[in-house]
Amino acid sequence: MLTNSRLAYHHHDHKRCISAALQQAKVLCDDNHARLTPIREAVLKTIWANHQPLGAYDIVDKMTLNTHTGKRIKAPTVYRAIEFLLEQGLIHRIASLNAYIGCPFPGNSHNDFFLICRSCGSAAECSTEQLNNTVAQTAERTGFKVESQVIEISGLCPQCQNESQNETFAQEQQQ
Amino acid sequence: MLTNSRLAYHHHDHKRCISAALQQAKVLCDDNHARLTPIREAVLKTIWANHQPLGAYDIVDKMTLNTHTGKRIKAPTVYRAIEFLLEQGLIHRIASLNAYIGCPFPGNSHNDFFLICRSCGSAAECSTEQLNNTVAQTAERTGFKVESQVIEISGLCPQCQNESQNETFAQEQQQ
DNA sequence: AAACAACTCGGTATAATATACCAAAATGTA
DNA sequence: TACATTTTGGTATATTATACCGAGTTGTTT
Repeated sequence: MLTNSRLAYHHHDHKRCISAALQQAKVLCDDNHARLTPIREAVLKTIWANHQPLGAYDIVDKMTLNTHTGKRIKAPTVYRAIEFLLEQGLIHRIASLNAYIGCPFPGNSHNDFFLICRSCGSAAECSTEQLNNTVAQTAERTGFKVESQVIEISGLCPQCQNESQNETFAQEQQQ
Repeated sequence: MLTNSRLAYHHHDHKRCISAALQQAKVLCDDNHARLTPIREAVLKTIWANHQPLGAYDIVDKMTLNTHTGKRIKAPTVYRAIEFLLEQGLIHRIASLNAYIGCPFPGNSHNDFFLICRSCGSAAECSTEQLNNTVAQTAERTGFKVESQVIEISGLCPQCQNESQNETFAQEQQQ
């Protein structure tokens, strides 16, 4: 299984995630003769600030703060960058949240799905042959021809399961 | 496999779908001591006008037309009805389309997925143990605890595949 | 280098989807 | 009937996303 779930839900040196993402983005855009302009790179970096899907207007706000000029970056500018990054496969849109998240495996063509923790908000991207095959086979049984898929699973990540168990335990002890 | 794909994509007596949906809704609301008011029923009926997911404001427009009084039904009224119908499991929200579709199997607790045809816009609802198990197992391999899932598959339904093949054939004949 | 085309960006306006809130009406219950 | 709860009508507003235009920038051709 291709996944970044270890990193997504656990404490780690996130600077390395960011620099890896930016490095991959540069290489990939270079290969595609696509221009990773300063704004596009800034949006990508903002999205990669953590492993939680980020709304377009959250990106607007964060980027405005980061300029330190007080100059507001407008929504269309951000949306244009988002569009570019989606086209290049550098980010994904999470439809159930109207939010965007960095792709840890850009370049690899992959049908992916997302495990979104409702507690901490972090999302891991995964891809397995097994799930893709099951989707394809299941659709095929109705004669449907799959072209793209949105699979967004909500629940509790390993970390947050532990925490909620600890809370339950603490509550029981208090009684 | 539990699915309405035969009906969803093929010509059929759709009045029976509508009346069945309304009948089931009445029974289910009665059981739940929930009130299927005229507005809620009208919204449900509007959503069931066909097998294509319908946007909230499309519902507003259609219902306004149906009153024949020219009196505009306001968005909050429709959204309140939608909220109720979602709670009762009578409709589903299609996140990737910001649209709503009638549930053919209300009452059955089921994790479902949707096969949405990009050509005709119709969507079938399906539920299989196999896909649900694969999702659960796959998530479990990362330690993730599944609570809910959004699975929306886009592509071509059997009917539209035939039509596009015919078109291709016709084009080839012309050359 | 100059001319041109293509692409990118800043900015205004607006579309599309969704919710907060309050008061009035309808319904259910004591 | 009196009261509480639920539902609806309506205004306003929040949130997400796009259309459009003109200015600036980059890349390409001459």
